[in-house]
Amino acid sequence: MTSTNDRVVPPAARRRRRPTKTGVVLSGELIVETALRLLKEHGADALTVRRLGLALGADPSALYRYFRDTDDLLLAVADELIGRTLRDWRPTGDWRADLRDLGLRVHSGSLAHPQAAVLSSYRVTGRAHEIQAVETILGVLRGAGFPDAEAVRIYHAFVDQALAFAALDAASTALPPAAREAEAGVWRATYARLPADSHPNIAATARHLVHDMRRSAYPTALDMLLGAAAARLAEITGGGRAAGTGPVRDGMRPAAD
Amino acid sequence: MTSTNDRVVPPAARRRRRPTKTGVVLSGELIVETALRLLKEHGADALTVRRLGLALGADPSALYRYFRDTDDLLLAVADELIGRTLRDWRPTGDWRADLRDLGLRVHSGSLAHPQAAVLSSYRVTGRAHEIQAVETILGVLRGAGFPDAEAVRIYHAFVDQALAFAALDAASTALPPAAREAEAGVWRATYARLPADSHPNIAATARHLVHDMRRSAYPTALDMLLGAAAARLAEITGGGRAAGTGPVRDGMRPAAD
DNA sequence: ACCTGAACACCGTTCAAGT
DNA sequence: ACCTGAACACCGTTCAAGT
Repeated sequence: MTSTNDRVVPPAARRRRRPTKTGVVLSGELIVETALRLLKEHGADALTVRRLGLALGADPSALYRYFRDTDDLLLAVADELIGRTLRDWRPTGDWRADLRDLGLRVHSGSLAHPQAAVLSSYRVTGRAHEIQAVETILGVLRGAGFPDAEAVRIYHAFVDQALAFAALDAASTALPPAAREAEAGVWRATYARLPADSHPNIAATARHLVHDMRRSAYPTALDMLLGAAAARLAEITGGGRAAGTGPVRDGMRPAAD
Repeated sequence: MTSTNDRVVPPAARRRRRPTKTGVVLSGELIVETALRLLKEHGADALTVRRLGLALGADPSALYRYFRDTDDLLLAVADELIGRTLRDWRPTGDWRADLRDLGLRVHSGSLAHPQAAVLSSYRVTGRAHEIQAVETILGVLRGAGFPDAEAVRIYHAFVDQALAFAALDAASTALPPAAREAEAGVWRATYARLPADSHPNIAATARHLVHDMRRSAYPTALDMLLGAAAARLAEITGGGRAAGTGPVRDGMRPAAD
């Protein structure tokens, strides 16, 4: 079986393309852009091969010349999103501020295309833009002074936290309007009305819950992760223990799941 | 429009049910259990009204007497999963150990039903089991000494991080076998082979990446979050500032996204 | 070489008719 | 009261035929 990443025909071999009935000349880039536009304008349910063909002015089956299947198209969309998110980012040299900015960019980039993000945030594309992002983030951590094993461990937690919250919050944003409104109402209509004798902790904090649960918890979780990373770095660089050697023994030790 | 949570007919009004053609007596519970079994045995694509009807021995359209639509069924599945995850959990009195255990349970519970988790982890059900979970976790944090506003903020970050990682890791687990294998191979086949001159940070850490990216980063992220929470608690209780009053000013301050 | 159109095997949901 | 079966408006994907 061939890899999911290859197109059916390598781009270079597709030189002179016959325009479709409506005069459009198809290309992978045009299809990805159109897919992103469809997702943005009409939601996740709108990304069907048939509607994509219609939007492009081509027969749906023509798309199978460019992408093996819908999953292959989705990975291309995912990589394009990563590229857009990091296109104009530049490091400042302050590792903590840089990671904070990167995390918030990934998160808000996902919310700008929630339907695409919810379908693709958890995928490893192995394509150009993703590789560039991995290289950049590892560079920030190694530049800060984290030894390699530690840099990778924190890289993994940082990236997966960003992607996981991006997908979570994108999923809420991308919910059909009826379900979205129903969920927003649950905190006011259900939680805020629970009696104190059966649910003392919810009743005592209801006011805070109604206020806080509307916003994303990602900025809080991100700052907690960065705070823990900074504490760890201080321990490594200030504690006199040789950096990068020996097992990690305290605080943020790896744990069996 | 009626709420997403109501069934078409209240359970009490459905007394004597006619068995289906194949002799099965339908019920909401039976349908939810069958849906979970279908998801587990045949993956997320198997949860269709038609296949569920087939598995139950009933006409697909009969299910619409019990659930408004597939989303309504999904929320019932989500709440059932929460219930199973916390069914036999008991607090030890050590807030940090208790939260760690709860987080790991949510995560591994999701991986036990990845197809269900990926569809439902980001939903607010407002149903019985979810309410019980919120009450329990808030109780642990308030019992630890966090003032109400802080307890809610940390509750939100803790729960959303657990659910977000659960969904992320469940999504990888639930991927169709071909895509799953392709992703696993990307770290070895693509990242581990990048040259040091173009990608120095990836090349320097390739060995760690191949090893680390196979596992979930959740235990690391969870320990980092709990470490930051512990530091914050020490600050509040040891720092002499009145608990629960005044704005939070340092370290883990809330941030605009 | 590339696009088209028909075909196949599916979906969720509604509603009149049956029991 | 509850289940059934037909109907409607969709899906993704394949492949022989057209240009």
